Amino acid sequence: MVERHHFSESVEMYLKTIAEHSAVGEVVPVTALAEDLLISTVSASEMVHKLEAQGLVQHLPYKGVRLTAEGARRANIVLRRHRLWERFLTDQLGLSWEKAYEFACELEHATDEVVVDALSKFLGSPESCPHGNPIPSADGEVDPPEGVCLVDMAPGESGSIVCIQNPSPGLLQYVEEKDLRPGTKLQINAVEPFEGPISVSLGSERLSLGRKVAGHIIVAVE
Amino acid sequence: MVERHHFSESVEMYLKTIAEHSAVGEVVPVTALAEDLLISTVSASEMVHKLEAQGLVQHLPYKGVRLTAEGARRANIVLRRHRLWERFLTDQLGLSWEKAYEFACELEHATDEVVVDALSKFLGSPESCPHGNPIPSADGEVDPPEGVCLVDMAPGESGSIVCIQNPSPGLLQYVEEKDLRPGTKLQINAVEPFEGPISVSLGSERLSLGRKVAGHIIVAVE
DNA sequence: GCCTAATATAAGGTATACCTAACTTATAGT
DNA sequence: ACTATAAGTTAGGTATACCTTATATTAGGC
Repeated sequence: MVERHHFSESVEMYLKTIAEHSAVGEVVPVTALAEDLLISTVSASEMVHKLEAQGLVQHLPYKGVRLTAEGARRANIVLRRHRLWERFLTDQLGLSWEKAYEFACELEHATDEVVVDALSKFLGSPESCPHGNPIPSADGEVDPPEGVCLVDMAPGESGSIVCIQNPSPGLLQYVEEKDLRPGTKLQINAVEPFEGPISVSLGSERLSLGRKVAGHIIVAVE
Repeated sequence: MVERHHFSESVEMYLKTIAEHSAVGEVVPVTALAEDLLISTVSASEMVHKLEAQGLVQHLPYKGVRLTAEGARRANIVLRRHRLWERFLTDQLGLSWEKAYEFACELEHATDEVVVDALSKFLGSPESCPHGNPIPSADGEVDPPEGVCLVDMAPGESGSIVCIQNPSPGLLQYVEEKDLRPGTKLQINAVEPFEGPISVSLGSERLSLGRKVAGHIIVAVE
């Protein structure tokens, strides 16, 4: 008995944002939402109440928000649309990761289920977006990607990139340029203390990554 | 010096609607707009004032509205997006004319110029939508389709369908089903008086079309 | 246990794009 | 020329999703 309401673009953006953050931690501070969505904390707070009233999120005051099962399902449906459009925009139209991300954010709110499903089929039912995030099923299910965050790896460890999680346009431009893409093999050379950079090798290439960037990269350790 | 503002979905719908009507006549009554957009005449009237203030339309009181050069350009850019999406949705995703129309109406407002241009290239720079309407250029230029409206043809005349103008979802379902598509050859058998039906032959097929339907069909007379 | 910084709420406001009801004005047909 | 009807306006209202300013509450570091 899949619900068929459709939500406003705003609501979808909130749900998507919470879902993307949840992938990292668990409870998402309302402040983080406001920052991501470029709105005031007051507005974010207001909306959180509305979402709670609709049973889409659970608000833990002074802690943050968490998606309910239904909220997660709706968020995943938005993510499905987003990631399928990203595939189309990069693979078929030849746009950069950054541009594809940006434009998928617009298209995702204007896409009927019928179109998404046809698009998925057209693309050969891909299982992940260009930067490796899994594409939820039509009914809003996904398994979280398996792997370890690059910031949690120790010097000497190696593996291959699974995905770039919860990215922003700027970050995508950077990682695409540096060839940090799903499947790329890497090895940790050093982890500098005091929140310092992480030095990695990609084949013969050497890179020094900041924690901010590394925090978005998920690796399958070998 | 192409203007870069982007308009709200509402404004785009008004411009598109006026443009589609203008193709038929010239001045579009505000009432007709309200009817098409399923809003009250008061709301349509209000919006017409706003569009006039922005220099997009000219309002001739008690007559109707007409697009300015700039308004026509903006409308054509929306039509370009609409018709390219229609091509994609029918040709690549396999949707019906009716569904493609419906979903193109959503996507057209969420599509950046960069995406439209890439989409056009991807589709092989098509010159018309699935039902034959010309696709405006990126800078908002189009030549109106050449041909005569089916209602203005006389018995005995024949030709081939150029396009289905200014359609609605229901109409599209009907004409697709009846195989009234661009290129289809037809001959007028009879035109019944008192706004009666028009009898046409498509090959060995015989069809009796109402004036409402015939009014949307443009034919290149041979 | 106290206090500050983070978080939340309250109050009032803006813009967009709709609505209904009531009223006015102009056009077109007789 | 008159009048019915179509077209337009005015006034007041709704919902969404933002905003700022000000105030209250709580959690965590000391």
